[in-house]
Amino acid sequence: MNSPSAIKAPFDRDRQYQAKRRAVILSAASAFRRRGYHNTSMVDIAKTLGLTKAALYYYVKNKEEILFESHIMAYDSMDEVLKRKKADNQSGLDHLETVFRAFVGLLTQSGVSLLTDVDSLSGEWKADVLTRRNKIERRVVRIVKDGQADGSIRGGDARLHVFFFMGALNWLNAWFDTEGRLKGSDIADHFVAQLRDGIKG
Amino acid sequence: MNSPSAIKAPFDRDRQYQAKRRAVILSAASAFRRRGYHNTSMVDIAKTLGLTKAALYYYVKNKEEILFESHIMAYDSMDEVLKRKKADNQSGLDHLETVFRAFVGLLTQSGVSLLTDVDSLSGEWKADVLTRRNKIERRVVRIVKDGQADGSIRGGDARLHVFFFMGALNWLNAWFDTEGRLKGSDIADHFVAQLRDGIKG
DNA sequence: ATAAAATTTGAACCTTGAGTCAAATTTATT
DNA sequence: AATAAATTTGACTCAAGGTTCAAATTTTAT
Repeated sequence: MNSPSAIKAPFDRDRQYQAKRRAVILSAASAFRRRGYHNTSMVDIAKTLGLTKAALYYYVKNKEEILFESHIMAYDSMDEVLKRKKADNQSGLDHLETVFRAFVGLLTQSGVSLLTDVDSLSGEWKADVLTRRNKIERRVVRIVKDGQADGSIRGGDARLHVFFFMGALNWLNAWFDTEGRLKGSDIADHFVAQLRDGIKG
Repeated sequence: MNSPSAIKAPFDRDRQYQAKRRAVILSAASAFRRRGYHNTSMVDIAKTLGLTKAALYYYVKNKEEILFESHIMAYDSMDEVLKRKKADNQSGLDHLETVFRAFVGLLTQSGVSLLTDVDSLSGEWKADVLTRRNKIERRVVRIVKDGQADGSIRGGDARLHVFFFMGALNWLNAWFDTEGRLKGSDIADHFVAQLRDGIKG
């Protein structure tokens, strides 16, 4: 082989490795969401990937790291949504609708799992995850406050507004996919309507 | 001692036993809610009651039974709320407000814990808990449908309406008590307003 | 004060599941 | 084809925590 592929080869190998590592985490995250972290063993995770338990340790340090990365992946997706710049003409309420719809889409269509078992993480890891979560929460609260400032969202404690519909989101994460007959987009439409009417100015 | 207290004595003793058993479950439920079922050991539960691990087994068969009873207690409280008969003049929306406010009260003032870790229960127990939960959900859906029939609640999939605000309730259960500065009654007012506006006809 | 019943304990046992590691296997390179 | 590197495995260790139980302690009844 000549230079190009010789150079590409190690790069590809690393890509393979990262892709597999990602698959491990995504698969595990899905299991964690459905059955819970402690009800999912390393053997379970390995088996669904056609591997053996020991092989997992080639990709991750330990089980806790899988849980940590699961959280981080979800928050990365949400950050992705949040950093899209809103159109100047968009009201706070409209902006919030856009964001919330995207969040619902992540959970119902993109296979993102919002995990709750943050207490199974220790020290550093737990702190990191909570920091990420708080950052996201604060950004959403900011959107609500902007909406209150421009009159599109009614007054009151912005954090309580947020807690209310973020609760709906977390709960959706828990029951969705058990409900085969509900399409993700229908849920999004419904939830967005309920969100808007619940807080509009 | 004469007859009355001689007769009462064993009754009282049984009451003591039941009271202690209840304390075990309530205390454990609170810990489960905050830290999670698997992050709470029998030693933890015992210690907060000033007992030793082994003593717990005088009151419960095993740890799983504690989790089961925790669930049941919460659902009993909710059933209690649901079986209060609504005034004839009350619209479906008003009835729903009453029920939802009471639910919020249970979580914020009555120490009731809504647990999510149903997958840690096995077979029979798991089935029972899911049945109870479904029954409650169906009753709430019924209230919403009544509200849709009398025009106080707008149309659309009643179950989605319910999932939305029940999500808020479950989430509230997760973060409340971490927020010392928010009073339960304030939260109830806020949530009720957001609930009403989100679905009113 | 004594006996019986109720309650609690210390010290084990036992199961589950996470993590390790040297060896085997597969894949890539020359 | 031979070698090296990457990947996977089987068999093992180990700790955590749930459970058991005979004995100790406390409470109640006579």
